[in-house]
Amino acid sequence: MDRPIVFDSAPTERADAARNRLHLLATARQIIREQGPDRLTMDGLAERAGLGKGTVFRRFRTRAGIFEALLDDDERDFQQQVLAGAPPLGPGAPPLERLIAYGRARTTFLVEHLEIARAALDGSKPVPIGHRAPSSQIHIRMLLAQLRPSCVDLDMLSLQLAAALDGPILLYLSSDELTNSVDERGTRIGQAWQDLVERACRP
Amino acid sequence: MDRPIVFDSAPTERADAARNRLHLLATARQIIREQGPDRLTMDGLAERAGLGKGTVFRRFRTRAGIFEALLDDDERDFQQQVLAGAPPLGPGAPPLERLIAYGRARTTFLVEHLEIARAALDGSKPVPIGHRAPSSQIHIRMLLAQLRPSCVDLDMLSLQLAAALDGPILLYLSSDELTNSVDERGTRIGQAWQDLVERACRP
DNA sequence: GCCGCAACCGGACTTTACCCCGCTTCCCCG
DNA sequence: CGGGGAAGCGGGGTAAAGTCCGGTTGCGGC
Repeated sequence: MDRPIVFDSAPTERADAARNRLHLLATARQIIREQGPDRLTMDGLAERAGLGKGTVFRRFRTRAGIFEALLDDDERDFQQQVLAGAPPLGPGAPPLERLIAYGRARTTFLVEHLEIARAALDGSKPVPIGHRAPSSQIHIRMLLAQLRPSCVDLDMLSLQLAAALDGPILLYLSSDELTNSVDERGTRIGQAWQDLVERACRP
Repeated sequence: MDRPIVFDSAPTERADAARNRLHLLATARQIIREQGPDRLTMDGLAERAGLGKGTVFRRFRTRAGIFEALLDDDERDFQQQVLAGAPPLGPGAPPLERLIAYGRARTTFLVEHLEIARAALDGSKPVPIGHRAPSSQIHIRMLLAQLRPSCVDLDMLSLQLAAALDGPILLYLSSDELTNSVDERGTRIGQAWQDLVERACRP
């Protein structure tokens, strides 16, 4: 009756399941903080959380799924900033500026979460990657549509730009390389993003 | 004395080792052809090749290493075309045309070898990816240097373009999606590449 | 030809992601 | 409030990646 109608992507998650999910995520973060991401094992996580192995697998499907969930969690804040924060990242600024700001912000975010983001990549078992279109591409596509309404293949262009943004960080940057001068690298990538976008968006 | 001084990346590979390497690669291709890439296991490969497991691991380090070696092997032809083939892919054509032709050719190559290329990606154990700078980026960088000698950060731009080229195919294209109309998809990606490059390379 | 050494080979061993299936717990509806 | 059914839970089981080390084999010098 007084139960509000609401979009449940997983319709009605059971109370104990939700509690366990939170607990598992917290425990995972703790292990990662203490021992680094590659020391996180499914058995270890289950044991330390005081739960069974089956539970962990039911919740996250695969090992990469854990990191994916952690990243989703961290990304929520970031998304909020993009969708409803202050300009130029949030709405209100002209699209080109938003696009540039978005690239810079996402670069920062990815660099700060690099280990988890890389671990969330897996590219083998369940479905490669595109199980849901990456939010990055969606947002870029939206801004591009305002910038270049005459573009014939917005989907491909946004895909390319999303790859040009994430790819260098995720694929070609090893974690060691950024212990020294995270800032310098970040600004360099950000500058390059700005250059690329400005070129790609002129008529 | 009469031993010529030569660059051996692995100095003097023993005869039996070389023979085994070839045999292992051939056996791997056979298994992949018959049962698909995910059915290729280290044990299975060793047994079918009539060798010990230790041998397989010594040669390829990891499972992904096998696919990497297979891809290297396939890529040799492609590289040859790029370095010494007919224009516009090979030398002789103006740089912009070569760049466009390169993207189209690499798209075709990657789509044809998609399963192996994806399996060669791993992103966990030994070193992430960039253990050797990908040949794609090197070539793009070389052509860019002719096209835009005034560009401040050629390294980043070539990195971005390489990611924009490989990323959509490797990361965002699941193998199922291309059973229907490989050609159409290929031309679409090729066209998008041309658009992007032409925009990115204007002064 | 022979010797020492380094590289190679083999296969047993360990670790870990992932599966399975019987039991328990929670939710819904009457 | 109580019963039925589905979802969640537990932990033992399997397969496959990657490690180790003792035995073997090819290679360069004498």
